[in-house]
Amino acid sequence: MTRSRREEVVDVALELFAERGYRGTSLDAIAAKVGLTRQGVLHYFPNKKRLLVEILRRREELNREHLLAEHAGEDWPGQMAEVVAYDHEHPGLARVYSVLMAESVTEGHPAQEYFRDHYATVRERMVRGFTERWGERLPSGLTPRAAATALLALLDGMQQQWLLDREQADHPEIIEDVLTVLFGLRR
Amino acid sequence: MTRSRREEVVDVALELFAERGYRGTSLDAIAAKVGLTRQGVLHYFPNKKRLLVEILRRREELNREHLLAEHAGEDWPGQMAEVVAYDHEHPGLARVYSVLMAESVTEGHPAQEYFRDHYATVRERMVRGFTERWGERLPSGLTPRAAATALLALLDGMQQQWLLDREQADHPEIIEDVLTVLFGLRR
DNA sequence: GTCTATAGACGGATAGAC
DNA sequence: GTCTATCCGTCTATAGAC
Repeated sequence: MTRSRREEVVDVALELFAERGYRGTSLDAIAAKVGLTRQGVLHYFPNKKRLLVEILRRREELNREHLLAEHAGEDWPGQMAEVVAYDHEHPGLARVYSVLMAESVTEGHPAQEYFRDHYATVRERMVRGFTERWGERLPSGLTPRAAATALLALLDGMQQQWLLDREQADHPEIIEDVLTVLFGLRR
Repeated sequence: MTRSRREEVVDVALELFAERGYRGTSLDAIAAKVGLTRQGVLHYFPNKKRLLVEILRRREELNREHLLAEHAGEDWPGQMAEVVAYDHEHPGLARVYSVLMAESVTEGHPAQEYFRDHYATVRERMVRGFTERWGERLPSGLTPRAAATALLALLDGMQQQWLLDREQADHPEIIEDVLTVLFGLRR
């Protein structure tokens, strides 16, 4: 049993958006890689923006089990190491998020609202998790809100550095060390 | 004495690149804002890419005194607060950096090499500064290299969060708190 | 479902007049 | 120095045939 043509379009588009961004990817490029014409692609999605929405949905779907793991856990920052490892095994998923998120800060970008909402949701989830585990202050003295904000910023920034220069191989270790300090855990 | 026309083009282009990125900004849009035609702009710069190079040069120039201040200092993270404050007063400069840097991770972007080099340079400068001040380990236990990498990632990530949602007004305080922990300084 | 054909806008860039 | 005119490429999108 083979993937539907529509799914194929989504997966190829995800890949190309990850490499070249939304604005840098044409429907022609997507179509060619699937083995269709542009009009073939537009049969499944009325326009490029709708395709983008589908990409974002698809990324969340593929990441779901992974996100659920974040929810419950105990072992920080060991669990965060898992997250980083997962991203490492699925570079396309991590990359499409990073690239589209960065692109979306520009004026008139169709994914702006999505990322604003998504960011707020993820941060709130983290704040809740930290508060349940540590209360009003982490061992390091940071508030849950400051820690969540900083953690997200750190992960996004590191990912971007890595995308810019893939030579940097020691990022996972740096993340783990930094998180140990940031949370105030034993070394 | 009035700015030269050429300078005007650079400043307007910097502003538009900051808002919409390189790919999202047309020569027509720049020209219209200066009060020229597209061809008028192309009289000063042979093509769009050369204009981009000029923007990056201009940004560094405007930031120079500020960067020099980073060089010498003693007071961490008070000095970093200055950096954040400077960015806050010149949102266009901070923004054009953030937007173009993020855009440059996509395939075939003309600013890729620039940012790779610039990043490496800034990080090395930081590593040198940290090492002079603290030796092989910061008070927090992090190596100078890990601290520099994390600091840059954190600042970039925070800036991007802020660009995505300008409601977040407490970022400067969060940055200061996080840095205090990250460096291992007294609270 | 997928194609050809084509519309219609906009992109960057060049030539040449003034 | 700045313009008009123009080229050529690419883009999204639609209409209609098979």
